[in-house]
Amino acid sequence: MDISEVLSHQLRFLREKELHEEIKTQCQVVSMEAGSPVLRDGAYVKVVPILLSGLVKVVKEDAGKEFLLYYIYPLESCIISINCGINQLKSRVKAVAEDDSTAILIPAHLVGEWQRKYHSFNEFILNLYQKRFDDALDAFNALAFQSLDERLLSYLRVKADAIENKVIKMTHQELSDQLGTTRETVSRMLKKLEVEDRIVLKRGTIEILL
Amino acid sequence: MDISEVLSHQLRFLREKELHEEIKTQCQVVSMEAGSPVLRDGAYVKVVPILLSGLVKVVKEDAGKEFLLYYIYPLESCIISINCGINQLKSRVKAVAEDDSTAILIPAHLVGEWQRKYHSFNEFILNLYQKRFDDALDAFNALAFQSLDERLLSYLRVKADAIENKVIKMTHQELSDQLGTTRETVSRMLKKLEVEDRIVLKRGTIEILL
DNA sequence: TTGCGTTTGTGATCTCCATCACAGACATTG
DNA sequence: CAATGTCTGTGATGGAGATCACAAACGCAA
Repeated sequence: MDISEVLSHQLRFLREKELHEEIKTQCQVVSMEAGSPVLRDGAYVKVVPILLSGLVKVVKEDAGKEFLLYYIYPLESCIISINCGINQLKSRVKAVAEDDSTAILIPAHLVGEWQRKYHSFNEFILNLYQKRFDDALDAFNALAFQSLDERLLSYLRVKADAIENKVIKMTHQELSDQLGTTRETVSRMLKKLEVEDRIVLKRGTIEILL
Repeated sequence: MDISEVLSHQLRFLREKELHEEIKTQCQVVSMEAGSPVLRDGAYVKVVPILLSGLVKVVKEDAGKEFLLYYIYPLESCIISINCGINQLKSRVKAVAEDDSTAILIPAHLVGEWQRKYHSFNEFILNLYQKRFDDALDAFNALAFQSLDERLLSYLRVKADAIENKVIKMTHQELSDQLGTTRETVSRMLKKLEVEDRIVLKRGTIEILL
């Protein structure tokens, strides 16, 4: 993918010409295969990736269990997973490409500088922090106040949104992993949702009705 | 409390002289009584408070239940609760002064500007975001991976830290509120901790034995 | 000291979900 | 189509906490 292209289309909200120049000389575009970790080497590679295409999920994991925190859509970044990678060993956050994806990598040491120099970039970064924080709080909320069947349903909705398809290709096992629960429980709850005519189950897929 | 004093002591990490001038002319120092909400009128008053003295707790609340997210110590801010107040109605975050506290109020529209103009201010804001995010993730972690008795104990530790006193004056009811659980459960667990010689219980107080 | 409100202790029961243990259903490959 | 591996369905059981229902302990005020 060509950086100039990208700058004049997806990233045109970064308005300053000088910033465009800097990006062209300092950043690179990378592609990631579905399933690969977004930061191959989290703790050491200090870059802030901005997703250009594809889909990345960010999960919290510990003791083998994991919980979906949020999805990163194109033109967003996982600023946060960097903090986490760097600051603390415990309570890690993991970012994984869900589809084949491309991203532009900004060397982390330039972020502060560009924030000072370029208004639009500063806005961008602040918005990201806000958005990510909001998402994380929503995830917290779900855990704190929702029952598992509510969480399951809203996971399916969010997922369908993310892939823009009402038919979700996932096994019950994969679902339960994302929700930090067990396969049996997911099976039982999906069955219940099917009986209520809210979803249709086939081997390996779940279709959301409505 | 005198702003010049504050600037040359607590806030001396904000290095730029011009910034000091701006702060003196644009910001005000306010005091809050223990128990009062930090943003009296969250959605409308657009200020970023930096805590100068005292202690503020930030909790997530919904359906009557609430969960402690983190404490704000002096020289930190609750940037976040502002987002939340402004952006979304659901999944609200509440900030309440735990002790009598003082804070300096920065008009929100100046934050972006100052970040661009003043290096030290930019760093300050970025650090805050990082720290708050980390704290929120820790809270998520606790909910996701820890059992209630672990959470209870670590709540007591964090609280003792916050008030710098091993003797915590709280009823079981208040404790259960902060943890999003019930009084009876807290009572039972505290009893267990007492039997294990980890705490001493008196009416209205809990003393942590290291 | 008596009385009354607040705080704490504790059993019984209930709900949600995890865990264990299989059995059937489906898909793929030889 | 037979065989094998991967999914899915479902009962039985168990544990963590919530909920209900009191009783006891404490502390203040008259």
